[in-house]
Amino acid sequence: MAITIKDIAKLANVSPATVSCVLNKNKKISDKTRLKIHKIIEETGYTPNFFARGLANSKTNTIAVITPDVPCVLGDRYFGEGVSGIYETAKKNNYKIILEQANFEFASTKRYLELFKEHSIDGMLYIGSTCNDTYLIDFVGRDYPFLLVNSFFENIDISFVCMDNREIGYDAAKKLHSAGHRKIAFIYGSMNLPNTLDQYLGFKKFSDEHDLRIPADYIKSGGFTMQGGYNAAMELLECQQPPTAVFCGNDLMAAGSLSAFKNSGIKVPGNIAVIGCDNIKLCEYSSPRISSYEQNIYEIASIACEKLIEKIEKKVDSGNGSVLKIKLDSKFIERESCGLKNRNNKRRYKNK
Amino acid sequence: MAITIKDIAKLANVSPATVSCVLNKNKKISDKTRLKIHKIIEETGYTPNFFARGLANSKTNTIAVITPDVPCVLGDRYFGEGVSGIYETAKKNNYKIILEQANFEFASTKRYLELFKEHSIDGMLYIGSTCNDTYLIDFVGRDYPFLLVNSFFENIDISFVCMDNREIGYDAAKKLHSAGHRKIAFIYGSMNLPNTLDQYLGFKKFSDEHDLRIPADYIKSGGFTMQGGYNAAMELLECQQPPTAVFCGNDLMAAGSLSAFKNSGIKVPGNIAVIGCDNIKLCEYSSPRISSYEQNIYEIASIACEKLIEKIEKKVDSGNGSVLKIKLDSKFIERESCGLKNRNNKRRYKNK
DNA sequence: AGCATTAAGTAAACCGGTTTACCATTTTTA
DNA sequence: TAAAAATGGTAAACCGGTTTACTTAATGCT
Repeated sequence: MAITIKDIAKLANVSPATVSCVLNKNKKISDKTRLKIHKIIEETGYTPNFFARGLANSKTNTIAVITPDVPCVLGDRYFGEGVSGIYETAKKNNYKIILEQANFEFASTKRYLELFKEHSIDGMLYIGSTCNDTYLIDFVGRDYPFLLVNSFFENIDISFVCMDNREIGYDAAKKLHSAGHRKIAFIYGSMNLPNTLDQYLGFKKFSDEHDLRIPADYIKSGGFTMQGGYNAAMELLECQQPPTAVFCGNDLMAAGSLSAFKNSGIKVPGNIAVIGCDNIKLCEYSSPRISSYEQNIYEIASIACEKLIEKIEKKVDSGNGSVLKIKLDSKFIERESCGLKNRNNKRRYKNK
Repeated sequence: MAITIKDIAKLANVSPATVSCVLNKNKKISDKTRLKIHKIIEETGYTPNFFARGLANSKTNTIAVITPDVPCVLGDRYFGEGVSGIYETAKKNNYKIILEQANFEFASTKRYLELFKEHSIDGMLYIGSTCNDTYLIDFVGRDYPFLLVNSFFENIDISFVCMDNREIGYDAAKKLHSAGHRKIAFIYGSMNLPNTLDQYLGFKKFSDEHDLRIPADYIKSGGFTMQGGYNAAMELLECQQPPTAVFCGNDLMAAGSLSAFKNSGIKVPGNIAVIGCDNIKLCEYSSPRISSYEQNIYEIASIACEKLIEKIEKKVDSGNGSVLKIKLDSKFIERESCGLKNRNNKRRYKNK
């Protein structure tokens, strides 16, 4: 049987209370007794029982990290880096993390609430939520420490830390417009994601403001994959009036469109300008190198984790207005693919 | 205050014991009472306290996953996929996982033992251990369920599930030898890793058996990186008698050596044959495509997790001889880089 | 009918800590 | 020197479940 606090107490000729006080540095215990107890703990290799402690304390120092239910989710760079950002920030602040998949059972049994109710966690972070995950509305009104990582809900009051993708969409259109482009296409990832939707809304806002009248067939789905980007780009080339610029919702699709254009003998940025998003390593290696918006999920996740811990520890006011909505600005990394640098744009106006 | 089992008992006019029996499907409770209790639980949203349960049960259903202490560890494909393999297998078997970094504190405070002693976990998996982590010798003799994932110790009796890298090293040399090569080099990752060492030992075993007399400067360090592979390959070319074939400890180094050879005007596989290891996606995309040995860390980790759970649940005998040493065979994926397919190897014998 | 089972439920001990309220000394203060 | 305060320590309640041994009532068997 494992060794308990009572055993230590007996060996030291003191009460369990005294041992507990020594362990938790709580109270005035004489150096003599303290050292004696420490020595005995050392010798016996005693470690306080995790559950007994948790039961008595009701603080868990544990954060649940919810990930989407896809195979090998951490093998995906995005989630791997995101979870690492949380993991490492949590550790720094003396928190553990446990992982949970947001699978059907998770939603249907309301496991996300149970985890709080059973007191096994102090807080929860959700990375990779989609527009469909409306069951999360259950969190509204309850003041469980909960935060979305790089996602959000438009009409539901749930805290989040997220890149400002509307701004990105707006800025991409603006940059291309100011380079002389008037026919600008958008290859998006998945309208199921609030961030994609946001990119679209920003993109649309700019084009509406400047009366660009983007035709419907300039808006293509690319499914976040290289192949999807390739296909979408091919379709764009078959429009009656092909675009002279395209903004892609992520860099993989941008890379895919690049090969589509290359295969079709179309020069980038000469004939078509391309801007991607995420600023992954590939942007540096591709030819031409891809201009992109930085989205460092590791950092976003770190910030989210910090904010969550602030919430848990009530450093932030936890009144009714404690819903935290943080949108982070992205940085534009300019490279060749968008042709902003050398503006010999005459050719572009040909098919105007 | 949170709602407890006593509240439920009171509301249902039964004892807490009865509620507990219903919850755990333990005993004969009449349908009538059972349904009544279920209804009340439903209405009140009661969830049993995690710590109280843990304290009473002493089963945690939690596995600790230890990762190296490097920044953004899960952003690394290897660890991301590995942890996912564990995570998903654990989930299937109704286990949680918690993450722990193997940092200085972890080793110096013997946290790896504490976690067991404090009963917060049932088992532990360590992914990414190196030859330096000899403190793990503490596990020898204790029968804590502990397993190394794709690593091992040569002289310490610790359970592991690992790719058989000695076999890989041996087989790579053999394949290149049987294609006619006699001057075979080895670019290794890091001799700090048992797997690298194993590759080397296998490689050496074959070359010794066949009296190849590999000179010392055919064995180069590449640090697992593309750049490292590039540099090592460049150095190989400057040997008095450059090799006609090279086995690389991973595919990144193989890719690096490929560019080194291309830049030096040396044809692969025409002038030099190359074999990599890990069979990452890049192997398919590079030119020439890289022959490689499959190392699916997701699967290795899954198997390790299953074995660990068997250990925990004593499905495996846990006598004194319960140390589990599993070496998995790898599959060779043949592509162009090693030139086995078309054996017009005459040129190679020129500088013999 | 009479005895043996079985069914349904419970009291109380237990898991292993933390914490509060209190006691007995010793030291300080006025 | 008496009263007040500080020091060092402890008994016992408590956290919220699970489980064992036991009671009582109902049912089965011959």
